[in-house]
Amino acid sequence: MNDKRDLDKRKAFILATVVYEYINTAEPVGSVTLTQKYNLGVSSATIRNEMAELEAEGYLVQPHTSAGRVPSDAGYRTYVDRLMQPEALTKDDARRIRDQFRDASRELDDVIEQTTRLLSGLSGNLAIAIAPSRDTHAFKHVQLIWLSPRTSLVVVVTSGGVAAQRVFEWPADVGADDLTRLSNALNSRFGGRVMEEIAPANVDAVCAELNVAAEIRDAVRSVFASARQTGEPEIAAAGAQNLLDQPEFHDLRKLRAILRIVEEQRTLYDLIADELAAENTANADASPHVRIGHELRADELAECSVVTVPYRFGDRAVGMLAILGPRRMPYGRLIALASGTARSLGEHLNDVEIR
Amino acid sequence: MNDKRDLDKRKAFILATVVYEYINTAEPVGSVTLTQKYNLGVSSATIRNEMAELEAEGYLVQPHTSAGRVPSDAGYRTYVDRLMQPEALTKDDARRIRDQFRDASRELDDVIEQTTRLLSGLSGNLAIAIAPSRDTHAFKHVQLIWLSPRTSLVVVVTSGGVAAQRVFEWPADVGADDLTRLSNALNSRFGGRVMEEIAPANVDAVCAELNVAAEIRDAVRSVFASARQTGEPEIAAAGAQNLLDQPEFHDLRKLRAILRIVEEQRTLYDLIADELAAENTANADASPHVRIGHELRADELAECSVVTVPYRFGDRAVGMLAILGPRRMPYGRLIALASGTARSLGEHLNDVEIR
DNA sequence: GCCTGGCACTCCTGTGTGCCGACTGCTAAC
DNA sequence: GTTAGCAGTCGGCACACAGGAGTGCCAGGC
Repeated sequence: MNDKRDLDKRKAFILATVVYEYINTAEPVGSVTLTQKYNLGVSSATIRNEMAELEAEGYLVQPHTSAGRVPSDAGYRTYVDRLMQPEALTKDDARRIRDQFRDASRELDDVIEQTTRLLSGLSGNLAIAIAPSRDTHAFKHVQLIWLSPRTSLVVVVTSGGVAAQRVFEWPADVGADDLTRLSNALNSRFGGRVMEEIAPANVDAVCAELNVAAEIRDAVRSVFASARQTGEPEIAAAGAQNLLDQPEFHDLRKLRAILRIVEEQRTLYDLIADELAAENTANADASPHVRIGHELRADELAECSVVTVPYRFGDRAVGMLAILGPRRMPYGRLIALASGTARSLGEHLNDVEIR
Repeated sequence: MNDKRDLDKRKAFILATVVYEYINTAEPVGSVTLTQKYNLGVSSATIRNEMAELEAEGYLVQPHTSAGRVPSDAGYRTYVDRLMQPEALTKDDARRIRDQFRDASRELDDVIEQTTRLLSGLSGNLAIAIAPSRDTHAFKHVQLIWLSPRTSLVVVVTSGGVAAQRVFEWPADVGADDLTRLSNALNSRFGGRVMEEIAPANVDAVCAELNVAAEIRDAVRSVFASARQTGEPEIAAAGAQNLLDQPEFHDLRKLRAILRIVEEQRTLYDLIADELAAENTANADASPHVRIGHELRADELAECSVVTVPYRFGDRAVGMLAILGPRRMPYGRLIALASGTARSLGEHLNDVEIR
C-alpha cells in the first residue's frame, strides 16, 4: 500500500509541514502559505502538484474544492510514526510534574484524580487515568479482632490503603487466642504476595491446618474476596472543558457525543483498557501509543486522537494514563507529557505504597 | 417592595402561566400565545396591559421590543414561593430511586457517586453531592497490631468504611499485650462516639491512664487525626452533558464558565456548603431550598438555578444533594426528585453504615 | 371604569444576492 | 522537472429585504 518509498524526501517534508501547520493554526493549509512560511526552495505551483499527489495517495484531504489541505488519518499516522521529531519534556513541564508528585496524596484514589488534573492542565486536553485494579495491590496485613465472645472484626489491609473490613457474629464462642493464631498464620503465609495470588483455596489451606471452624473460614474468605473485588473499574477523567477551546468541538453535537463518552466510564475504560492488557502480555516496552481518528473504532471519536501510556508498579504495568483531544493535537509534546507523568506516577506509587 | 398585594388573582395567574409556559417552551411568551393556550377569559389586549404592569413591577423582562416576556429572578422567585403547585414524586421516579438504593454499594464514596448519576439521570440536569465529612462518621474500632517487637500496625475503622492505617517503628521493644490492652481501652472509651468527638486530648487521657510510652501515644494520635482529616471536601458531580441540551447553554462562553465551575470542586463546594452549615444551626427542616440566578452570587451562574436539599445520617444533616440547571427548570419536579433521593440516601446510609 | 378590536410601530430572523478572497488545476513556456 | 500565469470553483460575509411576532396605544362599547 502506502510504502515508505511513496514519499520521497520533499514530499515527506511537505506532508510534515502541512500537519505541523494545521496543528498550529486549525486552518486548511494552502500551497502559498506553505511557500511563504517555510523555506521550501520551490514555488507554490510545485507544491500544488506534490500536494495533489499526497491527496491521491491518501495522506491529505481537501474539505472543499477551493480550500487548502488537511491531514487524513493516514497523514497523521505517517507524521507520528516517521516524520515527527520526538520531543523531550520542557524544563517547566518537568518541574510542574515533579512539584505535583512531591506533595501528592498517599491515598490511591486521590493520587489518580490529581494526576488527571495535572495532565489535563499541562496538556490542555482531556486526561484520563485507569487506577490499578485491586488485584494488583500488595497484601499487607490481615487481622481477626476479638470484639466479644460471639463477634469479631476482620480487617484486610493492602497497599491500596483500602481495608476491607466486616464484623461477624459466630454461632458459638470464639477465643481471642484462636483469632490471633489464625491472623498470624495468614500473615506469614501471604506476606509479600499480591492480592490476585491469594485464592480462596489458599485461605482454606491455612484454615485447614489450624482446624478453624467453617464459619470463620468462610468469613475470612469473604473479606479477602471483597478486598479483591472491584465493582467498577476505577477510572478518572478531568479537563473536559479544555475541549471547548478546540474549534473542532464548536459543533454541539460532536461535543455532546464526546461528553457522553467521558461520563460513561465504561466506554472510556474499554477505550484504553485493551492497551493495558496488551502491555502485560507482549514484551512490554512501556512506550506511549497513539491512536488516531478511526483507529479508535468509535464514530463519535472519528475526529479525536488518544495518547496512552502505561504506568508501572514494581515491574508491572498496572494502570494507564491517556490524553484525549482533537486529531489536531501536538503529538510530540503530549507524548512527552504522558510519558513523564506516567514515570513520576509510577515512582510515587513505589515510594509511597511499598514499604 | 413587591408585596403579595401587588398581585391580584389574575395577575398572579398570568405570571404563573408565563413562567410555566416559558419553562416548557424556552421561548419568550406573548399575549396571544397565552390567550390561545390557556383559558384566561379576557382578550390578548388585556393580557398585554397586565404583562406591562408585571414588567414594571419587576416580575417579567422583555428581551427586546418585539418579543414576548420572560420571567426575571423575582418572577421565578414568586413562582417558586407562592404560585407553584408542590409536586409529588411520580410513581416511576419513586421506583427508580428505590431500585437504585436497593442494590447500592456499601462504600460511601461509591454511594455518593451513584447518587449523583441517578439524580442527574432523573432530573436531566447537573447533579451534585457533598459527601459527609469524615468528622461525622461513627467510630467503630481501633486496633494496634503487633508485627514485630519494634513495629506495629495501627488501624482505625469508622462507619465510612475508611480505615486510617499506618505502620510505626518503635525505638524500643513493645509487647503484644500492651498493644492489646491499649486497643481495648481506646475501644471501650470511644465506642459509640462520632469521630469529631474524639479529640487528641481524649487519646492522651487514655494513654496516660495506661502509662503508654510517648511514641505510641503520638502514633495513635496521628492515626486518629488522619482518620478525621479530610483534605479535599468530598464532592461528586454528574450529568454535565445534560446542560448541552438546554438552549441557554448553546452559547459556548456560558457553557465553558459552567463547566469550569463544575471541574473546580472547590467552587462547587462553596456554592452548596453554606446551606449545609445553616441546616445544622437553625432549627433544621430538611426542606429543599431553591436559589435563582443572581441569588447564587456568581456571575457565571446568573442564568442558573440550584435546588439543594440536605440528607441525614441519624438525626443530623451530614451532606447535601443539589441540582444545577438553567433558571428555566421544572422546579416542582426537581424539588420532589431531590427530596426523594435525599430521603432514600439517608435511609440507605443508616441501614448500611450503622450496625 | 374596565375591556376589546384595530392599527401603527419595532425589531428579530431567515433568505437571497452578489462580491471578495483563497485556493486549486491546468497549460504553456523555461 | 519547475514555474508563472490564468481561469475556475467555492465558502464566507455583508447587505438588503420581506415576513412575522409582538407590543403599546387609542377609541369605542358594555
